[in-house]
Amino acid sequence: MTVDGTAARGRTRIQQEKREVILEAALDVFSTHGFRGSTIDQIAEAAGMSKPNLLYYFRRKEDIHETLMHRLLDTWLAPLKELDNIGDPLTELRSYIRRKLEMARDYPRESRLFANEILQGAPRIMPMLEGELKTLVDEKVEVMKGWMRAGKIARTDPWHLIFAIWATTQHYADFDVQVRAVLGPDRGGEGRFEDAARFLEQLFLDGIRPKS
Amino acid sequence: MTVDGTAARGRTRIQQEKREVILEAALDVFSTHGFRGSTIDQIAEAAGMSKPNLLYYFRRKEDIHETLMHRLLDTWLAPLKELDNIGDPLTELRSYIRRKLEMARDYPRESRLFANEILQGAPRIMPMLEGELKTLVDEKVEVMKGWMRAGKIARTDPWHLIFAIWATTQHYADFDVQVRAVLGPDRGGEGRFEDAARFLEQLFLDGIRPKS
DNA sequence: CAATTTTTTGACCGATTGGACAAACGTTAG
DNA sequence: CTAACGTTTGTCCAATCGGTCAAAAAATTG
Repeated sequence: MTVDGTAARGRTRIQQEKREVILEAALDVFSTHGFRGSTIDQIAEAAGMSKPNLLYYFRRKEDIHETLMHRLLDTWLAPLKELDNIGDPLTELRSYIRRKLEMARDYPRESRLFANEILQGAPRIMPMLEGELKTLVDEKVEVMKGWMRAGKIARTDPWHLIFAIWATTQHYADFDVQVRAVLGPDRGGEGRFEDAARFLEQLFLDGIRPKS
Repeated sequence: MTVDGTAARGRTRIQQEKREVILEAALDVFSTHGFRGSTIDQIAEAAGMSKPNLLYYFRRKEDIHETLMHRLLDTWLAPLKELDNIGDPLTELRSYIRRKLEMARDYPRESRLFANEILQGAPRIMPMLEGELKTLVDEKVEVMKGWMRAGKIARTDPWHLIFAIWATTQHYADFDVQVRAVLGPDRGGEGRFEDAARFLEQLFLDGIRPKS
């Protein structure tokens, strides 16, 4: 009997753990080589088991990727879901930017896995982009429009504001090697996330026009 | 005799043209599937020739990719090179942002090719990142520091300002499918680049804090 | 202990991969 | 015309790919 990939029903503790080990290894491999560029052998070796053994837990290569993507998307949209109009708008947006930047710092592999998928045309998650994601963004856009009408933030395009937050924060995960190469050994240490946080806060709040 | 891939010396007009067709096809394939995810057969079919015929013009798959990358990098750094302290600083930065956004609109495949390479750890262009690119950025950082000292732009981190410009503009090429999915059919047309240009100008100049 | 079930592995398979090669084809110069 | 050269293709190859399968090994159950 092989381990069914459909539901978590009837799975032993050992099975759960092994599947976890595989997913951890697959995240490493997929995030740096993309789906087609990754091989089952690579993942199996990274997971410390033989290829047939890995295929005992996940019947197909695609099943691993799909499980990984589903998990990723839940945690990925969490920060945006938390954005609501309870607190002060500027504080809310600052918190959102900070949370997204922390995710780029703490979960760079997940960010790159997502970036790989989008770069290749999102063949496996297109329905989710047009469905769940679009719905969520539309909802938050309305929140922002309310803030603009109330004069709490400047009038601008809320869609592109969200894009800009995504782009600037995820850049530190997806283009990490470029960021570190350009900053050099001295400025490219762990402090770069602190610098980025300070800069982004200033950029999004006040831009770079000098105070008159 | 096969066509040597080293120099353009002694190449007939036919050879130049065929190599151009191959590079054009390879740009399509590499930019959407990455290096490992692309096959010579795919490129050959897209170029309208047989695989051995393609290998007559480029001896190895890597040679095509390398040629493509070298060409890309020249045009890619051009906008930043043009940034100098002759004109008004704010105008210069606005122009740079606009040029980068136009490149994302007009050369999305080149942007995705570059993004794919960086995402996978930049195995083939790391020396260039630490050399040519870093040198150029360091130079422009000094220009910006001069602008800050002169009070022409707000004091902030010039490195991360450059990163932010790169991230926000390239986002419209690299994450194009996501942008279009979120904007929907009505807002996702060609006008999205106009909207993005307007938004980015406002963001970088004044941020989103409401005018008091 | 023995019986049963779960886990692991070596061997294998057909398909695809990047690439080699000689033969065939086309073109041009003498 | 023929000889030389540049171009194209069919065929082939070793390596690697995703995946199967039967049997061994280990764990669990009675």
